[in-house]
Amino acid sequence: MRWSKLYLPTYKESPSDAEIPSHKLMIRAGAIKKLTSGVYTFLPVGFRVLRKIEAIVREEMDAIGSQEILMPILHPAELYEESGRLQNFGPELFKLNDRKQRMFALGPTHEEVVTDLARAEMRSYRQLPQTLYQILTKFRDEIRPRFGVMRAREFIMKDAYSFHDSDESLEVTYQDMAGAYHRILDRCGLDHMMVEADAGVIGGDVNHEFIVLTEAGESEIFTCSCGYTANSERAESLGQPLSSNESVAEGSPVRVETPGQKTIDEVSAFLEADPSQLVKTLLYRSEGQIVAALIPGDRSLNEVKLMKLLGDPQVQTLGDQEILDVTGAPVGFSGPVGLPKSTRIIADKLLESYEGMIVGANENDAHLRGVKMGRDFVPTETASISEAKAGDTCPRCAKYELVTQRGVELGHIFKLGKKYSRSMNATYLDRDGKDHKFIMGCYGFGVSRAVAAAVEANHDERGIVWPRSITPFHAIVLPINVSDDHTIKVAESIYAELSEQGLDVLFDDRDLRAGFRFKDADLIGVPLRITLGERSLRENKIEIYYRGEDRSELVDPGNVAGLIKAYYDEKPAA
RNA sequence: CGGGGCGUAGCGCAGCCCGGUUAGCGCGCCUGCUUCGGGAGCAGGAAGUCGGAGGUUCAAAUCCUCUCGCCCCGACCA
Repeated sequence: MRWSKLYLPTYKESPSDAEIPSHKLMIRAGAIKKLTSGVYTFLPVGFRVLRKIEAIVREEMDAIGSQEILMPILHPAELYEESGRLQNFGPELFKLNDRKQRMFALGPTHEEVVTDLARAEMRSYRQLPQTLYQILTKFRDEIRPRFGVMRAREFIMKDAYSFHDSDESLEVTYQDMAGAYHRILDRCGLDHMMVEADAGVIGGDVNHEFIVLTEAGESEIFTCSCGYTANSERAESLGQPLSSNESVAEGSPVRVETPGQKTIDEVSAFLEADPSQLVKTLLYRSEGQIVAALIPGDRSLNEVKLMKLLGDPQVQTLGDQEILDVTGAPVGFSGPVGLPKSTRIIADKLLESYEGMIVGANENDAHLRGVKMGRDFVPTETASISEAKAGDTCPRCAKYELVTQRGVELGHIFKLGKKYSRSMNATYLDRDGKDHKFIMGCYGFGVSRAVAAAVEANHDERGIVWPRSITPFHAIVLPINVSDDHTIKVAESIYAELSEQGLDVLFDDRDLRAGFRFKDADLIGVPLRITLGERSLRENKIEIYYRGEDRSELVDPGNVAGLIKAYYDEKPAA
């Protein structure tokens, strides 16, 4: 490919709406171009990377016996009514009507469609197990698209679905998939981790996420040296020893004036108490009922856990006015003592070890000290609803402390069980001619997100450094002086030689200053640059520059192809 | 959904508060000359419905109303 013919717009400046390195660099390197919020065009460079990742995914899927199909993007809404996800998926589901006002959805994933396919086409246990996959564009009306293709509304995903007649069979495929995902990420040169996760709107019991470790990742994961790994939505914890313990007030709680002290920080400073001794009372509405969630003041609520506990994905926080109506006090002074009787009070498990606690008084500018759970208020139930924190005791081994890392979720695999086959009545006949619901699994991998994650994990201040397995070009041939006949002649022959070997080579034939072109080459992240300068050519030497190592060497023209071949035959550095 | 910010040339921005020349600047783009191994210099040039609609005014990028879009923060402050 000759650069002069390639559509590759590079920019010196980042667009103002880009925040994280991968987004900035992908725009600057001409890999993607935004059409509208959360919707991107892949330009030639970005598309090449996407294609390479797709190819790796296909190879690994095919290798475990998964078969590629292509399902529609446009789905009739009735399927989602059947599965119940028309409600549960909520506003994230893109809905639209046809001219007859029939409702459709743009596929966010394909559980319904594939289950519909299976119930029509898979009739016998003899056909099982069966695994199907596809790579295509998905739509989710994200509440807040951001970070370029990292969190987009339209994105490319590989999704696979498996059908089984036993849990054992599902387990085999599940493990095959986990293995394939590890290999895919290894081959893409991405450092990653498999963690326990929450199943969200997909459903099912067992599920794991594949997280690529990067600073700017949106996922927080917890790990323990005992081997426990989980994401923040899922992670349990045994908390930490309390540094202090509020003493229980004699008889009944003590009311203290806390004028204008609303936040945990303010109240704890004002009362000279440790934030852990305060208890947050978070008010929610779930199916018409008011829910008060109590958690330690130094922790955050895990809304996913709360939703699961309530069995209601639509849990809503109360507004300021509603809080005033329910508690009789403005935001900042809510507490569990004296709430309306109909309130469902859920206390975090960690509160069980508390003696006394400090809570809002449900009265403006006042808190209660020395409150004892069980005496001053009785929770409807206790459950683990707070988020784990770094330093908490591991829930698995109860010995070591949890450590947090950030990352990007690229893969998510689920044992769905019969969730969809039951709601959609998808059955097969067993050996005895009896009906059974399919046991299913589903396995997603964010292909377009993987491009961004690869950049996020592989860049420096000058630009992208593509992992060698997914680089848009294996090498860039850069003749310094494009009007020097000898330079061009040698460059052309090297370009031809490499191309013949099946390598993707970019030939920078532009009549521009060397510095400018070096900057461009660094920016777009081609791992190897073959530089031909008049001076070194006079001594019959050509420079190979290793982008990732910021190192160059002078070699004989005859050795260039061999060295490059060798570079790409090495195992990709993980 | 709540709060805030921003829409001015392909990109990044100034001008707006306090209305009044042909609406500027940097990058990029085009032409020429010089330069030519780390985002060159000089000279000349093209390019803008000032997001859209309505209003106020002799006069609107600037003031008012509505609207669309984009971005950030929040939605665990309690």
